[in-house]
Amino acid sequence: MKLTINEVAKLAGVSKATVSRVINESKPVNQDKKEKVLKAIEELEFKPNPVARGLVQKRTGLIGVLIPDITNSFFAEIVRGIECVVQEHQYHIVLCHTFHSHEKEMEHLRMLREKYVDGIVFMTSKVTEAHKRFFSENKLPVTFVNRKCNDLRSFSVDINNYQAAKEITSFFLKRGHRQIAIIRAPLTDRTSGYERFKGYQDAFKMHNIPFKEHLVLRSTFKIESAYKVVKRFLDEGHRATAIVATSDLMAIGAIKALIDHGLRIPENVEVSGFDDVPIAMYYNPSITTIRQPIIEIGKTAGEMLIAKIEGITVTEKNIVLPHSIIFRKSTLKSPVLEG
Amino acid sequence: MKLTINEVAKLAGVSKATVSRVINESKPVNQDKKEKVLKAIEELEFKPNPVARGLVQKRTGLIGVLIPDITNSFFAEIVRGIECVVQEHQYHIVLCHTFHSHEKEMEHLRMLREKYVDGIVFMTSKVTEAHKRFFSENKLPVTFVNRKCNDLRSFSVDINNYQAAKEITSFFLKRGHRQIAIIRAPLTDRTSGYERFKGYQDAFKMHNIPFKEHLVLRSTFKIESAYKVVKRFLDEGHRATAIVATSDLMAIGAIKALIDHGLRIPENVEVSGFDDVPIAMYYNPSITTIRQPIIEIGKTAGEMLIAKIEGITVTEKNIVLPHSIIFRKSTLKSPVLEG
DNA sequence: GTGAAAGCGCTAACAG
DNA sequence: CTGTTAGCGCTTTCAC
Repeated sequence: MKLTINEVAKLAGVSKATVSRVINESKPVNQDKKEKVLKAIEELEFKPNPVARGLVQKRTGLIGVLIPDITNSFFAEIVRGIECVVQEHQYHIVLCHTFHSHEKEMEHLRMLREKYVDGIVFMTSKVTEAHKRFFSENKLPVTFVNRKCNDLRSFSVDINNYQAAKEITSFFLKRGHRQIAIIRAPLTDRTSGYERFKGYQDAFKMHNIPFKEHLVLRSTFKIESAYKVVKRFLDEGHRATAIVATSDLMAIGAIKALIDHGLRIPENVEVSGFDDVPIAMYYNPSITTIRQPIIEIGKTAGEMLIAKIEGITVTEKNIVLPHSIIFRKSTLKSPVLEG
Repeated sequence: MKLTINEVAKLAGVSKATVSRVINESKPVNQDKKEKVLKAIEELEFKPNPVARGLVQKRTGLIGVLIPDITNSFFAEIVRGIECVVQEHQYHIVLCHTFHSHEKEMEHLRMLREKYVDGIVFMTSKVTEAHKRFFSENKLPVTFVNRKCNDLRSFSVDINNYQAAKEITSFFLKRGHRQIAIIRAPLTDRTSGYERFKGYQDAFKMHNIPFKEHLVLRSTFKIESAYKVVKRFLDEGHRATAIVATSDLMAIGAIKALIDHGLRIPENVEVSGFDDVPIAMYYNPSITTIRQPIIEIGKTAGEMLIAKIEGITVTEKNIVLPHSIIFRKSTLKSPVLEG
């Protein structure tokens, strides 16, 4: 069980320093000795102990990933994207649930630092002062996903949420809709909440149409939350001819509530989602949505972080990936009359 | 930055061994020295370096979790359950994607051992000889989820998949259905594939009804796979009056294909799922399914593993949690005529 | 180029 | 009870 660098050194007839040099390619080593070492390593199936190595090098091959909730398929896809690239580079992911709690975030951040992770991918609804302080006190590389941070040393990858929301809202406005409701997340969520809502508002402004406060439905990112809020909206006698949901899960909750209320999608109400998680395509009806390149976002975040960790200079620190509208059956293609 | 146990020892005026004893409560220490140490620790905000500690103690506070794919909401829920309990015990999860590949599984297993994780939660489609060998060679605690392993030292948590599949199939048979198709996973997947299929078959046997080979649809766990296989089934002119899908995602793919083919659910075809992932309730139509206590499964797995790691004796090594059938709108409640 | 030796920060065995 | 002394397995000066 105790297979160490010493055994390799003994078998190869060299010192352990030489073995270390061969393994790390840190210094030139004589060709024949090198071969002997390599052969010994192979024969013994030797793998250096990363904990020991971590102790001296101050690195662990671990990357902390902080997400609100893995059961939200958006985050799951992101994590998968990250995992794909870190696997290639021999890193491992340490997964931390924050459940949208800033306290939990800080707690995890501290624990991760103590566990000497090499870097962090951070998905939070809002970058707070406490976060900034943390990352400036600890020179731990960090990439924010879906969140910008005006910190010079951190990276981010995102899409233009504002623009996307504006586009989908305009799509409805142009086709004559006037009663366009929005299901939005808390505005404390900078991108998915605030920016998407702002895009919705500005689309109205652009078209010189006043938007109505009662058409703003407040929800969380959970299906059931959107379901409830739409149900209440309908129960109270309100109507909309189109609904802009700011996530696909919200769209699902909305559609379900609409259907339960006897309405037909898209004939009576058109609904759009956001993110294009896999289920959007397979829901009934399939959901028109803003496609984000989710896996790509995860991959990019992972790549940037690893580049930073390994000391490769990254030119683009804040990457904005392209989005697009995917038209499916939850909206009509033909223009409708004014609602 | 170099805040070590030595600084604490110096400030407290004791040896570092004493500091270590206080931190770990490993040996009795004089009350006043103890207090001095505690005060010094607080003052310096000292946190022991887990890497150094890991090197000597051969433990890291890390738990490896191997899953096929986090974007499958079933696995995501499990991971969340695990995370909930390990967080309480100050452990962290190292997440590994295996993508159903046995090679990747072995690769991760080896890397995790080298990273000195304290234990592993393993979700694999099949426990192979290589796995057994691995876990017998390395006395690494392991809990299998949804998979039994006749190894005396490993744990498992699961439901009775065979029984559940038999029940749902009987439900259809009793109500007069005869053309009951099944969408099944590869039989190499012991529980979700083989056992659920066996339950389906045995329900037919129990009712003395021969089952038809052409009604067995082979799929993977992905929505699109089930969609395709059902589409082909229909395109080839086959018909079924009920479909037993062996996962909710398969049920979704099936329903979607059925609807695209102009069929109505449940009027023309009844469909049941398996697992009761959150979307099952919010799909349109909502899906009748076998409920597994998914989060509970994850939590139990985490608890058993931690108990094992911390040397608490676990009496029940193979836990089977209860399941139940949840009736929703993808099936009819009233009996139908023979199909 | 290569080996001996000194740590990385911590725990544990051993005396006292 | 407590301090001293070895290491854990590896990397990295520092001489040779």
